[in-house]
This record gives sequence, C-alpha cells and structure tokens, in this order.
Amino acid sequence: MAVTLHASPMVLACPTSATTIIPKDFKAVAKNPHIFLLENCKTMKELPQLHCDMMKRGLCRKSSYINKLISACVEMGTYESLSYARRAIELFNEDEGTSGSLFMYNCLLRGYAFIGFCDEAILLYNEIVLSDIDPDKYTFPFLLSACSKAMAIYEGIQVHGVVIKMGLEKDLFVRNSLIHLYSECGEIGLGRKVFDKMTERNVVSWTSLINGYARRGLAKEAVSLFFEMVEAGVEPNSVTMACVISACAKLKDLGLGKRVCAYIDELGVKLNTHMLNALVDMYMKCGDIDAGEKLFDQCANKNLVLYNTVISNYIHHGMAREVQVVIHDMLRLGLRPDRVTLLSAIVACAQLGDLSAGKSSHAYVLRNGLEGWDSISNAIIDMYMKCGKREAAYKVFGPMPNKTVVSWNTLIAGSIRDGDLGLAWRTFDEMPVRDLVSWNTMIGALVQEGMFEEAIELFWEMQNNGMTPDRVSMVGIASACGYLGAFDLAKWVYAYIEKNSIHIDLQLGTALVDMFSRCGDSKSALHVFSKMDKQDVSSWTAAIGAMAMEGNAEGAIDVFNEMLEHGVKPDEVVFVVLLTACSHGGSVLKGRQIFKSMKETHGICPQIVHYGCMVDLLGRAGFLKEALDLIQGMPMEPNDVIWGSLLAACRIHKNVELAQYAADKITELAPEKPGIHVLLSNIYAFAGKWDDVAKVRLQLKEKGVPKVPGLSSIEVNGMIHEFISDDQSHPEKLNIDLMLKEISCKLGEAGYVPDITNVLLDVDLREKEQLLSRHSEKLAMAFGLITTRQGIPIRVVKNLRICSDCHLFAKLVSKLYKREITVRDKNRYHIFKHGFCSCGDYW
DNA sequence: CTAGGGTTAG
Repeated sequence: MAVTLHASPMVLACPTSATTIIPKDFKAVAKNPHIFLLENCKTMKELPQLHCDMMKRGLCRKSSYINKLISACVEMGTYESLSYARRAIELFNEDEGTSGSLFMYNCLLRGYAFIGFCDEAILLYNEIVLSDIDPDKYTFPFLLSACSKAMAIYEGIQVHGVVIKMGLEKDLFVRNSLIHLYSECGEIGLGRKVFDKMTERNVVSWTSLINGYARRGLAKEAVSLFFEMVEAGVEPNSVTMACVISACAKLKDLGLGKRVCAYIDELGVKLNTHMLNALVDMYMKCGDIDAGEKLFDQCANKNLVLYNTVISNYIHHGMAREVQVVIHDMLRLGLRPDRVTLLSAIVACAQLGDLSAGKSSHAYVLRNGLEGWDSISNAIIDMYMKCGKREAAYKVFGPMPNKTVVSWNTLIAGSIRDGDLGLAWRTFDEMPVRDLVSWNTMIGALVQEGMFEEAIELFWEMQNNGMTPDRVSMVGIASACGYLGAFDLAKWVYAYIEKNSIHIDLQLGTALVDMFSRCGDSKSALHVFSKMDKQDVSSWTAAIGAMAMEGNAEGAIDVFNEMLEHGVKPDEVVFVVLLTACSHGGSVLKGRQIFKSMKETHGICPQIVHYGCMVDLLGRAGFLKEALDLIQGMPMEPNDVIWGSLLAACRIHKNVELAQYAADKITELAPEKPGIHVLLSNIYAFAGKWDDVAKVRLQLKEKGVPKVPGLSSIEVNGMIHEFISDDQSHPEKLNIDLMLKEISCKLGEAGYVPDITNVLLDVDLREKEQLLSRHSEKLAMAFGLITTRQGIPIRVVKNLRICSDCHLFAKLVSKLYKREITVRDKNRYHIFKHGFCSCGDYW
C-alpha cells in the first residue's frame, strides 16, 4: 500500500528549450499521420488543434495515442506543455471505459523530473496512489530526480521512506536515484550510507557519489573515490570522467586536472562533448583562459552548452565584451541561445552598462518565455539598476510571481549603488526572508557610508537573527574596526576567523592587514600578511600602509622593495602610500628618490595625488620654496588639495606671505572648502594680524562655510564612546570634568603651559585655555583614565589631525600617569610613552 | 527508469 506525500507550496517555473524529434519510419508515418505529427510537434502552438482532431476521430480513446501526446509534451519540457499533458490524461480518464495507466503517469513524472517540478511531481504521485494504482520501481527514480533537481531534500527523504515501505529499496535504479538526490542536496553522508549498503553497484552508483563529493567541494575525496572505483573493476565512462574533471575545476587545481587527463588517455576513454566541455571549463576556471579558448576553437561541432561554458567563464573574468562577441558568433551559426546564455548575456549588459543590448535581451526573454526562471528576472532587475533605470527594474520586480531572496537583495544592492540608503533600509525591512547576503549588503553599505558603529551594531543583530557570519561579513566588519580603531573588537574578529577557520582570501587578508594597521598594531598586520597564501598589489600596499601609519618610512621602503623582489608590479596607489610614509617619517631624500623612480624605473606617470604627497613631504620638512617650485612646474593644473598642503606647511613654518598666496588660490578653486579659513586665520592669529583674522571670521560666518567638528572616540570594554569638542552630553560628564581638573593641576605643577597658538580667535588667554582644555581628544583621554585600570593602554581615534596642545598634553599624561596612550588622527598614529611620542614631534 | 555540462545578489 502506497502512502501520499506533502508538497511544499513553492513552485519552480523552469521552462527549457525543446529537443528535435526525428521520425524513424516513413511507412509508419503514412499509416499513422497523427503519430508522425505528434512526434514532430515541438511547440504548444500546434498541439491543441492536433489534439482536437484526434478527439474528433476517436483516437483519444487509444492509449497509444495519448502516450505519444504525453511524450511530445514531455519533450517540450515547459510548465505549459506538462499541464496540457495532465489535462489530456484527465480527459482520458473521464471517457467511459478508459483510465490512465501507470506508464502514462510515469511518463509525465519524467517530464516533471526533467524540469525539476518537484511539487507537481508529488501531487501527481498522490493522484496515482489515490486512484488505486500502485507505483512501481520506475515511478520512484523519476520522482526522486524531480526532488533532486528542485533541491527538495525534505520531500526526497519522505520519498525515501515510501520506497522502504514499498520494499523497493533494494532496486539498483532506485538506490542510484537516492544517491543522486543526497549528492545534489549536499547530504553526501546520507548518499554514502545508501552506497555502502549496496551489494550490487554499477558505474552510475559510483559516478553519482563521486559527483556528490565534487559538488560539496570535496574534490580530493571525489578523485580518490574515482581511483577506488577503477580498482574495484568498474570501468569509468565519459560521464564519470566529466565529473572528475569538473571536480578539478572546482578545486582550481590545474595540476591535478592535467594528471587526471593523462589518466584518461591511459584508460582510453574517448573524448566526447561532455568531457570536452568539462575540460574547457576546467582550464578557464583554473585561470588559463588561453588553453580553454584553444580547445574551444579546435572543436568542430560546438554545441550550446559548450558556448555557455565559455560565455559564463568570460563573465566570471569580467570579459563582458568577449561575451557579446561570442554570442554574436553563435547566432551566426544558427544556435539558439537558451536561458543560461541569456543569463550571461544580461550580466554582460549590466557590467558594460549597455542598456540597448540589455533591452533587446529582455525582449528576447519575453519572446521565448524565459522570464519564469527567477535567475533571469533577477539578472534583468540587476541590469536595469546598473544602467540607472530604477523604474524599469521595479516594473520587472513588481509583478514577478516567483520573487526570491535574491530578487530583494538585488534591489537592495541597486539602491545602495544609487546612494539611496533609505530605500535600501525600507526594502531590507520589507522583504519577507533575509539571508546572509542581505545582512552583509547592509553592513557593507553602512561601512561605505562611514557609519561604522551602526555597521557593528547590525553585525551583532544579524547574529541574534540566527545568521553565522561568513568571509564577506568579516571583510565588512574588519574595515569598520579599522576605521574606528576598535582594537579589542579587531582582536575578536581575527580570533573568530581563526576559530571558525574562515578562509583568508586576498580580499579578507587585505582587510585584516588594513584593520590591524589602523588599530596601530603593525606587528599583527604583518603577521596576517605573511600568512596569506597569495598576495597582490593591494595587500602589499596595505602592509606598506601599516608602516606608513607608524611614520616608519624605512620600514615602508623595505616592504616595498620586498614586493618588487616578489615580482609584483607597483601601481599608482602603492606610491601614494609610500610617499605618505616618507612624509610622515620626514624622509625627504628617500621621498625625492621614490618620486623620481616612479616614471624612470616603474613607468608610472605621477598623478596629481603624487604631487600632493610631494608638496606635503617637502613643505612639512620646511622646503617651502622647493614645494612651490614643484607646484608651478606640475604638468597639470594644481587643485585646492595641492595648495592646501602648502598652506598647512606654511602654518607649521609660519610663513604668512606664502600662506596668503596659497589661501587665495584655494578660495579661487574651492571657495566652500572647510578648514582652510581656519588654517589661514590660525596663521594670521600667530602673526598678530587680528584685522585679517576678523575678516576671515566674517567670511566664515557670511558664507556659512562648514567647520568640521573635532570628534574623538575611545573603546572601553568593547564599547565605543564618542566625544565632540566641549561635549556636555556624556553621562560621565561630571567625572570627566573632575578628571580634567586634576590633570590640569598635575600638569601645571610639572610646568605645562597650554600651547595657545592653535586657537584662532582673539579672545583672552583664559578663554583660549578653556577652549583648548575641552578638545575632544582630551575628553576621550580623561574618560579612558577614569574607566580603565592602571597599566591598560588608552587608545583614542580622532577624525582630524591632533593639535599641538593635545599632543603636548598626551605626552605629559603618559609620563605622569604612567600610561601608554595611542592617538590615531586623520593621518597616522601617535604612541605616547614616558613623555615621548613615536612621531618624534614631527607630524 | 537512474548518473555528467551552463546560473543571478554581498
């Protein structure tokens, strides 16, 4: 007695292209024209009419005709055609004296299996049972195959139970289907269990299991199982070989792939299209595009799948133009692109921002009824979003009957790309199911927007919602930690990655190096860097940046030279970091050399940022004249940043005249630039030119030029506390005030005199000191002294550059309170110990 | 009757 099954409500709509039916016998054709027509019926256009004609002639009472009709529908393989077949069986049942046979039902089940309509297959199965027909050993392979295609493990396990109840579990085909099911659904252990119990195994049993391991990424096991199979005396066929080759492709292990190829030669397995396809895929996935292309070009009769393989690999390597060329090529050969081709085509349009090609791809999709496949619709949404056509994207999304979490994620990512964080949030809130990608996307967006605390908060919230952070989550959170200088959290991040053995790839490795470097722990930064299994310019740049952060020019140059020894070609960015390191370290000589070598040795033309670095380097060191000469000899027009660097240098070296000149230039180029006026009035104030100070102040007021407020943060017990200048809002305000008073007394006794040159106003001395004493970094330091135990280092992060008074203040506090204090300002790290700073007072 | 190729979002 058979048992009925429960189907989940999800219905996958996946039409596929039809296959050609060729008549076998012309005499039979003449005798049975309807059979001939049915065998050649490839679309649903002609079928209803044919069916009608058959009914008129009473042919529909013959099961052989209905069987042919069902076959035709199964071959078409669309939801529409299969529903039609089902109606045909119903009509057949309604006729007196006829009822559907198990063969018919099995045939239709095969159709559902073919396109992975698991729920429809289960419903049909229930119908079979309810009409008192006992399913047989042919029924279950189809049913299981439908479950496999739909990745419906829950339904598959139910079917497995029924199989046992019906005593069919010893059938070889049923067992093979079960292995396949578990392999497809990633339950390789269950597949292995079925496999181990078998007394009789054939090549399909082995191949299914091998493929299961390959799919799980356990390519090593897959390959060794393959050798085991050969030893057991089972001869591998081309399917087995294709599976093994694709296992190598997944491993991205070209060496192993080549060894397997040699073995194939030895065994004498003939190369067929499937294997060739697997080979091309392997070469391309392993990064050897040329080898893949060569094989592809040599192939005499390329089929659709081979084209699709090449096209999708092009997409993966960002070769969107090549995709368009190849698609053009296949159209010329008369090959009809299918849904997989279209998917790549649309992705290519999205990458290129090619709206017109995207639109025609969309039209092709609609013409060929491919929109039912949700991946296609999602790709179209993404394409329209990337082409800046938000409305068109929503037009596709709105009526989509089969929205998935990917559809929602695509919208979110699109909104973020548009800079519409509000819309992204609303979409995030609105979506019915959120997955890891949804959370990671939002976290990434917050990081990009500079909302680091919020990013970290969302990171915890994500875990409260049952999500386990992955590699991508860690990349996002690592940069947030870096920017916040949240060292405790940074250490946790790294420990978490180690504990959960999250693979540190290029992206994550670089993020971690950067994180530790920004947290002032260059040792850990270099440690992570050395543990990365691969390094590129970006990761080397991050490592050099760790040196730059410390103002260690020598170290930066050493790492740079090491990079060159490893044969890594420098790019524009690495020189920016390198020159910055020289600037912070005061290495004028080295800086000049590196700047010169850019073009002469490395063939990289200095851009405006590099000139900016040089002006900064020269100006800071007091070579104001040389800096000015450099600016005036630049091959491009100097911008406000360049003049800003010079102005800052003038402030340090108190050159009022040149400062005025630079300030004029800046006002010309960027009248709204914040900070410049402050800097200039600073210089005037120093020179006692109070009239000019007043003028600048007036300008500031009139134009409403924004002044960036000083902002400092400190991490205590994993919590980030933020302070703005003259902060009155912190709950610990009273204690902080008391602490500041205490410090100021102690410092006064030690001979500390506030450095008031940084206060730009002609207010009286008392007021100046008052303003100074409430700088955000001082508040943060005081808070740190209150809340942490003796001997615990205090780490403060500031959004602007530290002022000279706070610098002096920190030095003395480090000595009097015997505390190590780290202040990361906009540019670099200052580590205060025993009354001295790591920057050597040069910053 | 069972096994193999191509797939979107961070």
